[in-house]
Amino acid sequence: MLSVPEQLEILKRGTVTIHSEKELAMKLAKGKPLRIKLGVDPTSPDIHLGHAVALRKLRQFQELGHQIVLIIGDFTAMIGDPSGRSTTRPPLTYDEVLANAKTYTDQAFLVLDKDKTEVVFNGNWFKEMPFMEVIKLNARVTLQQMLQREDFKNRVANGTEVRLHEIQYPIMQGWDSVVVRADVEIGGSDQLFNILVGRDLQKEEGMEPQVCMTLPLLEGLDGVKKMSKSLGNYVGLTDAPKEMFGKLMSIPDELMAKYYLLVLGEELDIGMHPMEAKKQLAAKCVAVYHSSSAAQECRDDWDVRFSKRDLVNAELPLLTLSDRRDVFGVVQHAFLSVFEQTVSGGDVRRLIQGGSIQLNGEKLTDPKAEPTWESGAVLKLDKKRSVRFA
RNA sequence: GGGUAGGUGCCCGAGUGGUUAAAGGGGGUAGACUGUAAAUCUACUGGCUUACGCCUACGCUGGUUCGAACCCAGCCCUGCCCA
Repeated sequence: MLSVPEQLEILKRGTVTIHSEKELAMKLAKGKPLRIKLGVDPTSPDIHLGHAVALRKLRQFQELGHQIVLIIGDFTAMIGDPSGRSTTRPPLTYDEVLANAKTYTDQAFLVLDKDKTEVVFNGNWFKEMPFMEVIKLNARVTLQQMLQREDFKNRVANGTEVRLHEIQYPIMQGWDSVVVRADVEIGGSDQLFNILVGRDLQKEEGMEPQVCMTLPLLEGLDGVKKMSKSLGNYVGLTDAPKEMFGKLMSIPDELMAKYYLLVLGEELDIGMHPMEAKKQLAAKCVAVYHSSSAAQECRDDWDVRFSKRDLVNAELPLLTLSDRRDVFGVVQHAFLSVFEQTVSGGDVRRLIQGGSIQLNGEKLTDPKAEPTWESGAVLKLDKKRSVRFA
């Protein structure tokens, strides 16, 4: 095991707050593996790069010999974490939650070492909790404390509803810490309040309070909002290599340094041309979650397809014609058969009239036209998708 | 429980009997430009096999009317004030 200062040096990297560093040092100084908690609510089936920020931090703890406790919030997921939200989360059914939990843990192990991770479901202790216990827990937190939270405060100010079940969430998350006897809890910076509640509850149970460690939130592809599935601005850990690469190429330049730091744990070389830096970012990320050969393939494909705009030599999905020979019909069929996407007639017409649909680089603007669709010809559908005729 | 203001398209928000598929903004998509970045300009943005046509839509259900997002009744929901 590394010395305390050495461990601290690694663990502090990229954090927003540690409350407190002194406590962390003291815990590390005991020389025993610490229990590091991360709670995740399986509200969607996929983990994205935003989640991976915390997972990477856990991985560091793991490599330093500490014990990871991954709490699957099967119970809390049904309440919905109100952190940072301006509206109540839509509820999930228990079956959805369980299905998500499965894919969630599978994906988490792309980053974490499975053998050194303890996975627990918080439904284990919440499902059967007597109401009296619930009340006792509630008695430990005041309304005023809850209302000091930015998200609740904003909602109250805006006249948006805050439902009572939402204010139970921090208490539940805090109780998780008591149950698993966490020494450290990790979370995004929006988790600060929740994690601190855990400290309070632990103290009242006569335990040494957990250290609160928060990490920056990763903005999504739009560059503004927190990466999230529901906003559709995420890069999934299991996204296909080319999709992952493409998504990363679309992030705003301003975000690159942050992505380098949080996704790769590296410093961005500010002397590098932004586009080259972004290609490297995308390639490295693909290499981490897929393979370096896949990364190289993505890069080559990218250069052919977008940098040289050479769709003819690019590797494209093949399209087999249906009965329809007119532009409208072929395009709609292409979306459906190749990308499994149903596009409305209005959308198709808009793409055609907007000049997005191109055959070998020639815009096809008449939906009724019936050009000759030669084998090998390239049909561009939208900015990102093209097909080749079989 | 009482009073009061509201519930409009993905979101915000105008509209208070016909010219309303519903102003404006945001967001989104596409084109020009380009680095699938940013900025800028332009177009589109409910659905229908492509439609001066039809269907669906302004919390829900009924009603008045030639005609309703808009008027009436009942119901549901939310904010605020009072209890």
